[in-house]
Amino acid sequence: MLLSKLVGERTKENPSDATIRSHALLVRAGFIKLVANGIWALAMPARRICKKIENIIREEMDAVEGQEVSFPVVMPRELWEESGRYSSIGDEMVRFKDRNQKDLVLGMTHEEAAVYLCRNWVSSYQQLPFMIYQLQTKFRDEARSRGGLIRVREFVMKDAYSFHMSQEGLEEYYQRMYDAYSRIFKRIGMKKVAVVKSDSGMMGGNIAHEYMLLTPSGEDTIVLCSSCDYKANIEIAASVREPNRDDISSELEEVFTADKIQIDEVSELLKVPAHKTIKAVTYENRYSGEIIVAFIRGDLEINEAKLKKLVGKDIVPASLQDSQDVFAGNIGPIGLTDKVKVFFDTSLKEANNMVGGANKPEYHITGIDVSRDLKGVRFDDISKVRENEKCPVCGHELNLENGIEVGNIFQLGDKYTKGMNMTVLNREGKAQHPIMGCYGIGIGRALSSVAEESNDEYGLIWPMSIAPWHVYLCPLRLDDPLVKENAYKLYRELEEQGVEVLFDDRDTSAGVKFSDCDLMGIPLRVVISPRSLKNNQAEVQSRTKDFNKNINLSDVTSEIKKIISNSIL
RNA sequence: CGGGGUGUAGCGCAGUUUGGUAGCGUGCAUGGUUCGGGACCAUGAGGCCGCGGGUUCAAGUCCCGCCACUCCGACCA
Repeated sequence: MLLSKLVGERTKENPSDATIRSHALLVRAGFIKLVANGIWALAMPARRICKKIENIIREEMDAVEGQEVSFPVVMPRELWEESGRYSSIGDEMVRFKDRNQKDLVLGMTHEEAAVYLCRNWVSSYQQLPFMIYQLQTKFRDEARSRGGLIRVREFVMKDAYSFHMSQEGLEEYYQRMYDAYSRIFKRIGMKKVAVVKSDSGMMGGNIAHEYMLLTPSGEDTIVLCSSCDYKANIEIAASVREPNRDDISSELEEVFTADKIQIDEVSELLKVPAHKTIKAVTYENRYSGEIIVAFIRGDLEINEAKLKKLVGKDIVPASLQDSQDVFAGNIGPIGLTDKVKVFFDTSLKEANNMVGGANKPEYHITGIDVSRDLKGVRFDDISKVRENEKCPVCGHELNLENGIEVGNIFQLGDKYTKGMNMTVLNREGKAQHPIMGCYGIGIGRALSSVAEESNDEYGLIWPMSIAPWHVYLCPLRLDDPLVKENAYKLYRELEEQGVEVLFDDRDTSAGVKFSDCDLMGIPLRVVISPRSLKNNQAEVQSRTKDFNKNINLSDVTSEIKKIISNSIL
């Protein structure tokens, strides 16, 4: 490729709206361009990177007997009504009508399409297990896209669906996918990837894992043990805490606290530490509107994902202005109306000398002994794990890190095969709903995640395996006939030998060429100049600067081929 | 959906307070001098000042409405 013809503007200045490194650099290098909120166009270099990522994924999917298929982007409403998701999914799914007023949707995931494809063609246990996958565009009308390609509305995803006769069969295959995913991210060149247990969300599955690239700009929080290999998304990470009990329990006492309602206000007024207070957090069931009160130690926070799972329904923070049953700011476990649903966090188990709301305005109760004063209470783990708390497995300290979710794998169960009535006959001739697994990787997110992890002050640094080109061929003084002749000769030779070359055929200064090369992150730079030609050599340098060597012109191509094959696993 | 910010040349921005011929840097084109880490000189092309309405002799600037983008939050199979 001749750089002079490459479409894409490289700029010195950062785009003003970029908040993370990968966003700024991909725009500056002319790889991507915003078309609309959360919708991007990719220029040739970014497209080449995507192709390479896609091919690595294809190889690994094919290696676990995946069958590549293609589902449509546009699907009829009926298909999504079969699974029940036409109504359960909100504004994230784009719906529209065609010229005949028929309802259509844009695919944001393809479980329905996968079941549809298979259900009439697969009828016997002998055809299972199998896995089908595709690389295709998804559209999700995200409430808020951000971070360049990290979180977008339109994106290409590899999504795979496996079908099994038994949970055991699924688990066995799930492990193979688990390993395949680990290989994929390694080959793509991601370094700090952690596989964490995750919340299976509202998809109705059991076990799920997320592949997290650990980076400060990640949107998810991951809990990692400093000693053992316990790793979990904070959404499901279990909390382990010491009992919060003093030797002597005081008596219950109602105290006037006026307009003090926040934990820090009450604890300051009554001179008690925050962990000796009981915080009441209120939610409401998104569908029924039922009020939910969650009690937790005052210094801790509610983990809404855990609570949501417990409630079994979507919950939203409650707006209590109209409620006659509870008094916001003075809600406590003693004397609370039974019109609300109540949950207690395990941090309150056996706690004594606690301060809580009195369930009437301007009063709190002190001296609450949970085991003495509250009978028949069930405790659930609904709190958010904090830094330095104890690992639920080995008891050592936990660390929190941020991560970008670059892939996930999911044991789905029979939700879709049951809902859409897909059956196969088992060995006994009985109809059975197959058990499914699903597995996803976002291509653009993978690209930008690598960019986020791998860059320096000069620009991007692509791993050889997904670099848009292997070599940046950089002649200096193209007006020198000798340079020109040798540069073009080497360019042809490299391309003939299958080396991917970006040839900087522009008549500009060395500085411009070097900085464009660095900005675009091409792994190898080959300089041909009057100086190097004095010894009949070219200068070969890696983007990371850890390789820098003058090589005889006749050996350059073979040396470069060696470097490339050594750096691609 | 709530709160903030911004829309002026391809890109980055000033000009808006106080209405009076559309600016700067960079990039682009042409010519010349340079030439190993973003060179210099000269000349030049490039604008629906986000859109619509209003006030005014006169609007990038003032008023009203809308739209887009963006950041923070809510949301996220």
